[in-house]
Amino acid sequence: MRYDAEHKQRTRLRILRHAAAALRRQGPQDISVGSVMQEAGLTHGGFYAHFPSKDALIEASIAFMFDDSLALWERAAHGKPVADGLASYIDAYLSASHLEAVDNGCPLAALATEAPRMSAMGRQAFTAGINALTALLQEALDQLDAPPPTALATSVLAELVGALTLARIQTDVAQATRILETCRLGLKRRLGLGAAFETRAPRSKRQTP
Amino acid sequence: MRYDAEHKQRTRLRILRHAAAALRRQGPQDISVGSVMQEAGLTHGGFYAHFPSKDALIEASIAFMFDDSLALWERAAHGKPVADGLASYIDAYLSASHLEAVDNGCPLAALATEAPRMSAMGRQAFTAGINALTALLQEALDQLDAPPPTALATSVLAELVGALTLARIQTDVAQATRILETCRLGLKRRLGLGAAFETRAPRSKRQTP
DNA sequence: TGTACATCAGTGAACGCGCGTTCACTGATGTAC
DNA sequence: TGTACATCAGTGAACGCGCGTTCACTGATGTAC
Repeated sequence: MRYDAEHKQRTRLRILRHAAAALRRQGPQDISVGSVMQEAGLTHGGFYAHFPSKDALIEASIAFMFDDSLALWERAAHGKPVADGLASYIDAYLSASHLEAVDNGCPLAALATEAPRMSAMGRQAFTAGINALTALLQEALDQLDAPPPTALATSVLAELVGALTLARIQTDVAQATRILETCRLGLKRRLGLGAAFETRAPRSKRQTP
Repeated sequence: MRYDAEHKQRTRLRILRHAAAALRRQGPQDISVGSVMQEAGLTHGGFYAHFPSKDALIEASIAFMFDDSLALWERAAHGKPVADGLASYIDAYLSASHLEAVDNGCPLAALATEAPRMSAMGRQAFTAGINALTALLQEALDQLDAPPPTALATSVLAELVGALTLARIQTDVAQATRILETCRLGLKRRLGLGAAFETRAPRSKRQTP
């Protein structure tokens, strides 16, 4: 079984992808090396050719997961006026599909309370992700026509994460939807994204980068 | 070893108290029946005289934990004018001591992302806790001199939980403190608790119940 | 061109360990007589 | 009053199981000669 030069790298990514999904779905303790490898179409023994330990897999998965969060921003905000892009991101983050898509959604809403108990490298990966998301929000906020008080980005991220997390606890979908809607409207009102309440698109001078 | 009538009940509460602390500190998977019993000064075998399973212990612990959250409200808000009480609660929730006190702090900030993966009864206990906290906030908000838009309580709770959760992920205390302070100020400004920014107490017509 | 060897991603049996749960037992004291 | 028995919270050995990790092995193919 000899493979081309990129084969091992591709296998590693396949393991990572399945681990990142399972991690958000089941949490760090409920995923097993064996089950992740099985999902990736391999046997458990081969795992240690790719990662030195289960902890290392988790650490690598976290950075991998935050890409999904940045992709959500891209999909929602790319090419739109800033205010519109920001409103779309809020809508997308607090949407019914993000509520359901635990396994490829924001790592913070899936794992935030477990992060403080992870290894130092795992926590650092989370911190880096938080910083990246905050910077994205801050940059957009700074570009608004009527920029709100500085350091608002942190507050917005906190409410986004908190709201989705609280919504996911609910067994009643209606209740969950209500939480998301309340925070969606509240955030947009708070940020002066008034026009975003309406069906029609708002106007703004600058574009997202 | 025969004991008085209340002895068993007291032992059960002692187990619950230690379980509730360990649960928030280590998470549901990292506490073991053995270690909880040892902390309570007992041996593991006796556990099943009090709880039918580890899951049942976790479910019972959650309701127990929310008492700590309600106690935080009591300590912060009791006997003060509404606006002042609300501001004090926000200060207390997003304080350095709550940041550190994972093991007897708000269950949401300690375990929220794990809740959706718990048993139905565990999730229900969380939902009940969320409802209780939301009701407490809503009641206070309704009594403010200038009541903000309805359904704001959910948004406030989301930011409180999100902010403390994000802060606890940080390894750098300064960074964590900055997150808490940002959200503390932002929330109070948002709720029109303007006077609470200053050192002196604000005025308000009504008192907390 | 043909042959022997090296390579190495992946296999699968085996290990040690901790955990949840079970269960026969203990032993101090209340109670029946 | 004295004695035998019942009670029952708590003990600690034992079980079965799943998991993380190790390791000798496989086997297809590239490479040296």
